[in-house]
Amino acid sequence: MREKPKLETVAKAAGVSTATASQVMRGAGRISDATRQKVLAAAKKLHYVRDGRAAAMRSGENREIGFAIHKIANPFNAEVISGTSDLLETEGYLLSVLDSRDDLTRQRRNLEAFIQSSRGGLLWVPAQDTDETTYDLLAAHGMPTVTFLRRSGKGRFDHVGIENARATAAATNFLADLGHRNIAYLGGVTQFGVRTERIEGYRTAMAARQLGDAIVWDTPDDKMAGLRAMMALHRTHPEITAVVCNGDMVAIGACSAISQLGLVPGQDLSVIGFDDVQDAAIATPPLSTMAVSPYQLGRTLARVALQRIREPDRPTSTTLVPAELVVRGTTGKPR
Amino acid sequence: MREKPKLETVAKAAGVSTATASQVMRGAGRISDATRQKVLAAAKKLHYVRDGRAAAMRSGENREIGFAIHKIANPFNAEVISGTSDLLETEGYLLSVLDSRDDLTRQRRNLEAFIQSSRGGLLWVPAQDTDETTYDLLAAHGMPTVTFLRRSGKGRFDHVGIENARATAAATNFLADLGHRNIAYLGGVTQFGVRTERIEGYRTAMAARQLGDAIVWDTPDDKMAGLRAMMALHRTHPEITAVVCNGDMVAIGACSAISQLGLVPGQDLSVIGFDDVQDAAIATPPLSTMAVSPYQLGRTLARVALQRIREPDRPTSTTLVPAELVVRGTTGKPR
DNA sequence: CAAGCCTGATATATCGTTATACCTCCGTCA
DNA sequence: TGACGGAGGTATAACGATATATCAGGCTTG
Repeated sequence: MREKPKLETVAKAAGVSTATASQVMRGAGRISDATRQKVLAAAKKLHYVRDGRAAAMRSGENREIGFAIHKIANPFNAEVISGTSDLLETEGYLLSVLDSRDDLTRQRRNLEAFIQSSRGGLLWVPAQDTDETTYDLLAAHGMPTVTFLRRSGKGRFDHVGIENARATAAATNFLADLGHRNIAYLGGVTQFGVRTERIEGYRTAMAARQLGDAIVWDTPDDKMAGLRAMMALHRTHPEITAVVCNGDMVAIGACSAISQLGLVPGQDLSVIGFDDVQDAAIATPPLSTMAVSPYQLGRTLARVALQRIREPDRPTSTTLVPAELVVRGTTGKPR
Repeated sequence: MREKPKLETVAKAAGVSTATASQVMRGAGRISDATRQKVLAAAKKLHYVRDGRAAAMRSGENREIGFAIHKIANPFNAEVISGTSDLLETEGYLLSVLDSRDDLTRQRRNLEAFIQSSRGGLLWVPAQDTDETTYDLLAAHGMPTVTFLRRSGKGRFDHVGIENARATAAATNFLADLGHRNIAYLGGVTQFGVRTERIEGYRTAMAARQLGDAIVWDTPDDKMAGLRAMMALHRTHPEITAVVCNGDMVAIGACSAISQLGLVPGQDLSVIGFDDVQDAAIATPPLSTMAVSPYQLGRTLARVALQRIREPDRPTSTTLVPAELVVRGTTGKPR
């Protein structure tokens, strides 16, 4: 197999200069139709593809965008990624995903490699306990960055997130309206605004309605953890009749726990999730939840990123998307 | 904010040539300790990071590897990605994921951009109905490529997959040993070896044991589809007492259907999944399944890719990983 | 008919590194 | 003492594309 053809090869074959060939390849400049055809034909025959790296290096353009996320495996995240890449693709960008799995070492390595490769922009859900120096790193290199869901970095970056407090307040009020008084909050991890804001909404509602004591129970965001947490919560606080969860995975896990305890979700214990992942509607019983459209969220994220890339000097923005109560089978009047 | 420092800036600050600075930065060549320290100090003070693109362009090295996959959202895939990136990271590579969502246009776009960016290697689960020209594209550019799960490309690429036929045969035999005679096969999409091989194992076992007719029912690989398919299957073939599924997602969906029909999975209808995703153990009832360790599979994939990158001329290899029966709550004797 | 002006194409420098060859000391050894 | 060799550094040409300035002609235009 012969060597990879370069622009020079193509130019020679077409009998023109590399400058001309270059212009033809990217459809720029003033080139006659005849020459254009010649070059294109030669390129096709030689199976030429331009070296994006070299091009990007010279022109400074870069149409690759990275999405550094804390957990690819989370279905909500996967949906977001779909939305983001759909929009970016129509604008001619390529999205590649880096998974940190909430591990700081891994995140650091990913981001450093990312900066070295001089990509066009970064969408970023910071890992838990991300150090301020990591934010500095990105800021220092002028990387167009949008943080997502988890907010930090002293307002140096654009941010896209969810109206968390309002949503959990709505969820809590809904349960209160059904007659529940002992409502707990289940799930979430420390440090980030997501949990803080959601708990704040919950507490505010609990206080405003003069319900029982606010009870917050931490747990990571997956089904297994949710299951265990619900078990423990029920054991220590048997008076609780309803639970607002930090995410659908936790909520579904909690429902499994309730079933395993011989109780019925929605009758003996009400559960509200957050996100409305695809599984939520299919779960047995189907999960009541605060729905945000991850796909739309992903598109919003992409839109913000494009703005930043196109106008690097615009002031940083914050976009918060509302969540909406979807009532399914896991909520009901208390016994 | 001043311009991004380049090697030249660092070299000047340290009072050496760029050649020397370059050698220091990548720890190569013969440099005295004194000079080394000077350069490192200068680099640190200026917050220098080397431009990976330029370096890769000159040296030809490339430590970025892509994983083009048909569906990020599938938890099995997410686990595989974890395994792959863990191993690659320890070898100093960076893994970025491209999601084609089984869409040919999207896949083509991804792969073309990928080739342009001259990455170091590609791990690839081809999208459904992938055209032979797409395989040609990769082969023509000499991109080190390993296909995963779905096999094709006329043996031009290394391949890592699963011992599908043997596994489904084992599953079918297990159900037969329990006393089932009317066993159906549920799920899978056309074209690829995965489904063909699995069905072959099922058919072989059915024939060998002289059981009822082999019944194969197609459906995409997600819970919702599995639910609907099981509903339809039960309506048209009420005699069936056990189902071998093409994947855990389908199996879990099928169990939901069984529950919704007022029946009990494992008692009225037995179900065996494939993959053993994390959800399988948590599902209610917990799912019996053919377990492959996606994490280990991911590591194997990484290992094969590294071999290919290091010895580009070695003959192509095929690695098949066995699956193992895990009995949980969704299988039992027929009524 | 000279001056000006498009149109189509080209020569050349440049992006930020690294590979290669070469150079200068200085010590060693016959 | 002169040849040799290794250690430490440097000059320079790549890598493969694009930006920029420039050029050769043909066509207007006063």
